[in-house]
Amino acid sequence: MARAVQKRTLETRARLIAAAEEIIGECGYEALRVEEVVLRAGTAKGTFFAHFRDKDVLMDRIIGARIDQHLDALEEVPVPQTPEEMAEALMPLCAFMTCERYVYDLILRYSGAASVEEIGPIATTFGRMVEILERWLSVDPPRQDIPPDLQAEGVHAFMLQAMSVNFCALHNSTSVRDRLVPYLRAWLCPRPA
Amino acid sequence: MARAVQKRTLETRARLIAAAEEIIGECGYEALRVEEVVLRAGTAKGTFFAHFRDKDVLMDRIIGARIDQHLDALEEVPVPQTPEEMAEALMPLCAFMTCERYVYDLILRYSGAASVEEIGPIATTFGRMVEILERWLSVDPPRQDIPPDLQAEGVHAFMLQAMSVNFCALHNSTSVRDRLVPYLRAWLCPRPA
DNA sequence: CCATTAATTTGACCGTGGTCAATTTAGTAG
DNA sequence: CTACTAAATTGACCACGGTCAAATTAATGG
Repeated sequence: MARAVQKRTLETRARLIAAAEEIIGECGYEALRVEEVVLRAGTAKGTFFAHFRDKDVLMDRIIGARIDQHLDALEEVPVPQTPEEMAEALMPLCAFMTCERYVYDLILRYSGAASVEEIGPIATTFGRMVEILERWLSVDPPRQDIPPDLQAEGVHAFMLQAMSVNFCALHNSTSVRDRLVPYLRAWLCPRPA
Repeated sequence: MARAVQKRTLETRARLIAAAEEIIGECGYEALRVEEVVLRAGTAKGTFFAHFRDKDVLMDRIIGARIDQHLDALEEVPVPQTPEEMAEALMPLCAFMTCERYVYDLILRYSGAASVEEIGPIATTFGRMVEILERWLSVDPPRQDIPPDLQAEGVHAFMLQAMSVNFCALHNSTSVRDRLVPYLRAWLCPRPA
């Protein structure tokens, strides 16, 4: 019969995660080495891969948790009424997501669920983020011609666009906020002839 | 004094690229191994890295060339008049970009210029693509309230959104085209109350 | 308490991208 | 033709993520 999860297992996993967070705090995400994690956690290398399919799965988990904290904060904030306010509210999250090139690339790679059975932490946060946006856009919908969920998906798309351009040396003179606001205005408040 | 580029150099580089294309044709992009490339090209491993800073630079070059071919085709096509026609025209390019998860991730990673001095092939094609979109949208601008270049950037953003979702197991039942059309309609033909 | 079995851990080993000092080859000057 | 120099090539070597058969540890039944 299936045996319960051992306390030892949870302790080992916690030590691995703690070691990883420590390294990230000291040297950043990109610099994290599995060898260094197991060294600090006092385990063998194989143990790491017994707990996490690969290095990226650990990163998915750690980064996903951070994004979730930002989303918790977003749910406390008053519902933004203008594109400017919306961009402003999203800034802390954008700042985290773009804190490192490595982090942003990993987020993009994991933002979609790889398979139905396996929806990772980051993919989950993206679903949650769109839900929050949809809730914002349902209170007093800026556009009547399209449903709030489509409006939310558009905001999502433009957020990514604004962040992506941030890493482009040709266009990184303006901030993410200053690029996002015109997008949101054009998307949420169109004034067609 | 600076000596001219040797013919030998160009031949070696051509052999490396030919070998790479051959492997890609047989096994796909993801399966490409540098060891296999140099084996087929008949050079040492170090030679590969004397010609390309890393494996990704070679991929950037090969994939960038393919994208450019698709853009050449786009310039021959009649200017699309509706979101449906635009989505339709963009489909071959989207299909190539999403032919492999590996390819799409690499494109995203290289779509912005890493530095002003070094604008890679893929980054160049992205600039070119937005130019083409802008030209399309300048002929008979669907929206009068925002400039054609902003309209083009939006199309770009929604293209990426539609392609990204394609890799998400939760939402890949519909085709890229069927996801792109509603985005483009909402972006280019808003009907606010 | 012991035997049995499942879960966990281990570390030697592998695949693959990437480095670099040493060697070979091609061009240049006298 | 020869000596000299810059460019190109080489392959042994390294870094690091990831594998797996064997060993160890913890739970279970008698």
